[in-house]
Amino acid sequence: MSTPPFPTDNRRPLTLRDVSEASGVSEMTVSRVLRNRGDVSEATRERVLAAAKSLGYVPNKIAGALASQRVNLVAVIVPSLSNLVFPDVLTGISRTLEDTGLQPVFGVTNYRPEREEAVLYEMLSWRPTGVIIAGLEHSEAARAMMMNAGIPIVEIMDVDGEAIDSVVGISHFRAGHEMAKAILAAGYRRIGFLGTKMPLDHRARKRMEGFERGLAEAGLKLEDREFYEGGSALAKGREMTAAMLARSPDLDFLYYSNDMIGAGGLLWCLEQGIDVPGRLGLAGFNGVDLLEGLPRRLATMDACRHEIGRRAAKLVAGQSEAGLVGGERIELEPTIDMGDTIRRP
Amino acid sequence: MSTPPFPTDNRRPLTLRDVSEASGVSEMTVSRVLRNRGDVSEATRERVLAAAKSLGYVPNKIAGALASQRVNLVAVIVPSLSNLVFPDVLTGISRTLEDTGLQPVFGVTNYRPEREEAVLYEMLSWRPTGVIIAGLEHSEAARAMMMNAGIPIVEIMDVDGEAIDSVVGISHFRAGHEMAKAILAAGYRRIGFLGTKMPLDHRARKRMEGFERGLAEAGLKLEDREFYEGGSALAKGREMTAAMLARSPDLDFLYYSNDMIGAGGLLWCLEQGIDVPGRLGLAGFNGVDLLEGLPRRLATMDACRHEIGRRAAKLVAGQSEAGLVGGERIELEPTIDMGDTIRRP
DNA sequence: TTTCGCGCCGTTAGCGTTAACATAGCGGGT
DNA sequence: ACCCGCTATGTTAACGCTAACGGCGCGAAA
Repeated sequence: MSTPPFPTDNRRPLTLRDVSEASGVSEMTVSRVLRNRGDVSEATRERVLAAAKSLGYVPNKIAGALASQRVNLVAVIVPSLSNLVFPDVLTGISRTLEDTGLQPVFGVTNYRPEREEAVLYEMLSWRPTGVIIAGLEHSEAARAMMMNAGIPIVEIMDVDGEAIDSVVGISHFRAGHEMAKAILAAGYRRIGFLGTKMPLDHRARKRMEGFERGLAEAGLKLEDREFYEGGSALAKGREMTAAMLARSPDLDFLYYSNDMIGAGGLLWCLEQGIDVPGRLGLAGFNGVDLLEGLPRRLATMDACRHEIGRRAAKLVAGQSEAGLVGGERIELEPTIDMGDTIRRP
Repeated sequence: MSTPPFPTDNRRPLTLRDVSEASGVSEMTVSRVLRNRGDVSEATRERVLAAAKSLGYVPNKIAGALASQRVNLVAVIVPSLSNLVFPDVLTGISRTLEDTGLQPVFGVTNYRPEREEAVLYEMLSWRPTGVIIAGLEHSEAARAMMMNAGIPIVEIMDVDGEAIDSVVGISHFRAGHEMAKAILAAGYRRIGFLGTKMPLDHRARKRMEGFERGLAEAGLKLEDREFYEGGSALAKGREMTAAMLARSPDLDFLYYSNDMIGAGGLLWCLEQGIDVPGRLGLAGFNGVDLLEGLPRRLATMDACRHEIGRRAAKLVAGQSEAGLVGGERIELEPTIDMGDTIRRP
């Protein structure tokens, strides 16, 4: 018995006609049965379903979508899957869409605008019901495509900027700003920043800007800063922390642009026997629950990842079903979690 | 200026006809230009492109796919995005497909067979070029659908079982088995297992079976075992480790079904001042590089996540382009990493 | 009886694109 | 002048499905 090239016999693909012939009714009736639409008697319904099942018929949505001008896909475009944040958002979207009949389709841009443009073009060419896309910064062409698409567009994660249609997210500027205020309120004064070397990660940039603004309002500025790229975040957090403290030993606080490098820093500090949060305070960003279980809880700020996914999905679903209006702006409030690495009053 | 319901003027969607009228050539010629297919003079090509751009025309792939019977989508179906493993696989797939003209479409099943069936049905109804799906265990209906689809099917992650078409993965049974041998070779004898309470995570189950087989071959069996569900893996690792060692204080090795709970266990042991790996050895599974940077490197086994993604994507791309045969079986060799938590000879 | 309504099902005409074939124009070899 | 062959473009007919409408038969109302 030799293996065939594909796990199929090479008869031509099944169509409605096959099912219709097998069950002795018209194609239209089969179509009605399979979509639960229109009146069909119980008897024929069963006959059709039996025929479809026994043939192994799978409807062709390409033809269906073309004929009905309706597509149940929602394009979801994110910069990365390794960021830890985005899988959570996607999960939220996925779950929420599950019972709406809508189907998310994910695309990844690797933080590259050209790539974003290409992915968007590709996805729009499937005429989705809506678009959920991370960030407010897009190429001119990408913005134009979205404006012209005539479908709900939801930009997520970030609200600092001008939206195309709807937005769901948090203000990263404010997140940084609030964290600065909290840190200053706790009495820290000589502060270092550790982040990623990603000019195109606008949200990280805005957090830092908000943070610096917060310091500036107290007449302070960052004493030191360090950026990394690539590699394991936890390990990089260690290295950068070691390097920075070697260079600027009198810092009393380190603000990390994400929890993973923060956790690396925390582990390193604990090993060095540094008094955290007494002599040195630490804070990260994201509230990744993955990290619950560290020896000490890192101060952080919840980025409302699931909630963002859910709300964005609901917006798209609502607009497509009920014909709601769009142009909505939902700013979520990230809650600060002081953890064990900022000293309490 | 009031906000319109959608970010578009409400003219009807653009078609080839609009571009053809704007540029004064036939729809067919426009189609040729936009697809770079067939001979078109440089002059008209430019004219058409200009018209398309100025109108903001985005081709309708639904119609295109129906007419050409070709779809550039690859369905990718995984059980979860929070598992840490799958985002890596997806990244590998995504990257590899980037320069093939193929586009991955992701679906998530939450480890539920009914859900897998539904997602698969939905995806097949878009007539993708190929399917990449995690695992070898599927419902009868799902198997039947894939057998009948007439397209390359690549089952990934796992090779222990009967494949529908092609497989790319590792033997989780062997992974568990090898780890058992390595542990025994290092002289450990009283061994506990800590895992997840997921009867439907077949790969975790197979690792455990392989592991127990390895012990059995040395006349040993698991002294204790503990399972968890939900919550932060790191925290659960701590809790379970504490509980198990309280219950079975004379264990000399703990095998964790994944690195995250292993890391939690490791942190707990270090805090307790337990001599690792002298008095107690630890090992996990996955080789998540996220965890590089822990105080001590947890022994683990690389699951070849990126490589699996890449190879699977290449298989699909190869079969669709070059008409290769399929039915391929690629078993990758997970490498064991002894880390710092298994004592060396 | 006629008429109307309604449940059930069929017929027709696209949806927007591309495959396949047809055609027009043009230069060159004979 | 003729035909050949090539390039550049147009025409026609699907692709597989669904919207819209039409029609038949039957029971109830007039």
